[in-house]
Amino acid sequence: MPVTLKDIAKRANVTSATVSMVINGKPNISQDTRDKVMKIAKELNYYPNVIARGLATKKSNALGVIVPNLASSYVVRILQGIKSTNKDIDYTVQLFDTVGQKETETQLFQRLARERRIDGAILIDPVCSEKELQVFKDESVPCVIVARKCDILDSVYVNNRQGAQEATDYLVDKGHTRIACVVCHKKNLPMDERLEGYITALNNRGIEYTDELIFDVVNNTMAEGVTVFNKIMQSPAKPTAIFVPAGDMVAIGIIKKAKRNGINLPEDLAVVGFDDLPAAEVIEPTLTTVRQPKLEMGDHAIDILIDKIEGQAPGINHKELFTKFIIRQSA
Amino acid sequence: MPVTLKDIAKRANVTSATVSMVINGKPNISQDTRDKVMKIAKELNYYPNVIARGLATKKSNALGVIVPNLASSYVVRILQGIKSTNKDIDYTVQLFDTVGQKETETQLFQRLARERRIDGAILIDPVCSEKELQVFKDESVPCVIVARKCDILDSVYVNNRQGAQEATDYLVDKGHTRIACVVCHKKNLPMDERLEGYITALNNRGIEYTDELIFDVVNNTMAEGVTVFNKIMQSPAKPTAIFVPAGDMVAIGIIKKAKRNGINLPEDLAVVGFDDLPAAEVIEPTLTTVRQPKLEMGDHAIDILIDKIEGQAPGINHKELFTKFIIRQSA
DNA sequence: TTGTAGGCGTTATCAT
DNA sequence: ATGATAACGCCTACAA
Repeated sequence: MPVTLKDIAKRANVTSATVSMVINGKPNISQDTRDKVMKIAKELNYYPNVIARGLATKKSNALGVIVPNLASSYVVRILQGIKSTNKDIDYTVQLFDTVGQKETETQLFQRLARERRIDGAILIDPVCSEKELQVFKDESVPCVIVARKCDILDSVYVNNRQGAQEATDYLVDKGHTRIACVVCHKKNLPMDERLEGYITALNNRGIEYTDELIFDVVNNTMAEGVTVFNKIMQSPAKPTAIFVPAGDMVAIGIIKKAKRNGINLPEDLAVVGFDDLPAAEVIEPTLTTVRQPKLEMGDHAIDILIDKIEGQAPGINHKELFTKFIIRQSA
Repeated sequence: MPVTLKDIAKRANVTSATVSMVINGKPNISQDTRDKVMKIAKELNYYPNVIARGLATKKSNALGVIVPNLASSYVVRILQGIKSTNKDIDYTVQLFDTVGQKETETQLFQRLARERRIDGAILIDPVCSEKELQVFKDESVPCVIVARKCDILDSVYVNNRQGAQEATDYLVDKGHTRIACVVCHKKNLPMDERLEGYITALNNRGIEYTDELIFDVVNNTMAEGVTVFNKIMQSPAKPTAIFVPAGDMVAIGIIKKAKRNGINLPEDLAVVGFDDLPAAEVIEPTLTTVRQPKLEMGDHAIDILIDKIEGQAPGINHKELFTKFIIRQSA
């Protein structure tokens, strides 16, 4: 049987109310009883029952992190940011994922918003519409959206347009004028913004945009990179550089296939990725890429969330972060 | 204000006890009231308060997963296994990590075992002694250890010896007799078992073991691989193959440095890693390695844990899994 | 400074 | 088949 407040109270000849106040460091308790109670609590190895406490205070001291997919190192990195910043904060992190579950994302949100299991939520890259996020507002469960802009809730996201523009600028600076662009229109990846950044850069430099140089891919995998490489090389526009907003894994697939075809990188072909996954440093030549500030996103998300839970940060907060262009060998 | 049993009870002209029984599908309720209650519950969008339920049932329907480090893709993969198997099961996963926290691992275990926050725990690769794990037994919180054998609690682990032996055998089959071995004696990695497997394989094939061919590394990183490569090449024993129980990242560092030094792989030097991280397929030549069954470990861990929580699986259960030798290009 | 009493939302054991 | 009632362990007025 676990030790309860009552057990301590009995031994200390006080009531459990007093013990509770001591445990929670409330004022107006004599030093004597304070000492006595603490001593007994220690002896008995007392830990408060967090469930009971949660019921009484209407606060679970837990927060939910809902991720689309634990297989994505991008998502895991954000999670890391959340966890490491959370170390100074006393909230338990409950992890939920939305792929391959019996519940849909929407059902999960409904449930989490109403079950009173968590004091707040961080949603990483949710696919649903803003309407389905409304439930968090309705139930006043503080909630921060990560990796996606959101009008009705707090959000943390990166400026994709600028990241893409910077990368394209760099390639133009290197003398490239026929720059292919590989995109991935999956789910709600902010691919349009990246594409716009690419186009803006071309326009600014007086290079004509042609959709002959735009290629599509359905997933961010090496295999897709290999496949799309063939298409790119068959294109009449013969690009000398490839910018891959679709993601690093596609870029790596492209590099692999190019090397197999005897192409010298970056001399004959420059490749720039997007994300800066760990694999970017493994492939040879190492991958020049647009780094997303993943840790920082997690960081900011939890900061905002805690502020919201503790009653600071009124209104809707948005935090825009910026990518960092990482120059390595592939371009 | 969230909807409670009482609200439903009032509208349905029954008591909250009855509503509770309906919600939980208990028998001995007339179909009429059952329908009536369910209808109102749906209308009001009722979700049970899991905290209150937890207090009443003394069950949180949550389990804790304690990981050493979210930065390790090895750990994340086990976590994935846990999550995906858990999808059929109705337990919330609470995530804790032990690096860079203000609490020590031991303190965390104490707390989790006593706070009644979780119904059970999965500990991935804990570093502490068995004595510190005792608290879970004392508090009768079911607990499964992953990636490490444990005498006093359930555990899931792999046979490292056999994996290492198989890898070494393969290299001997390929004609190598001077096979370097790079180990990493960090924390409680089962490095000794791997080393034993290596030695056993050599003995079986009549190859003399020499510690001139054993090299040490302190972390599983590319940088360490680069460093240790230099040491290996300066060794008088001039190995023609390198087996890297220390892990894939070290093996990848070795490959990178070897290529930079103009060595042909696998012709002039064969390299075999350990783990099968995603990066193993990125490096060129792709890395031949000993795959740890990470997903399966997570799988089995949660299966055992749930059985324990639900009262099956008496005694201490152990599950030994086996590595799989993955032949790629580097050997 | 401490005790009393009520409540948090649910479940469970009795009666009826 | 349903209703009272008492837990579950903790917190928090309010009273003393």
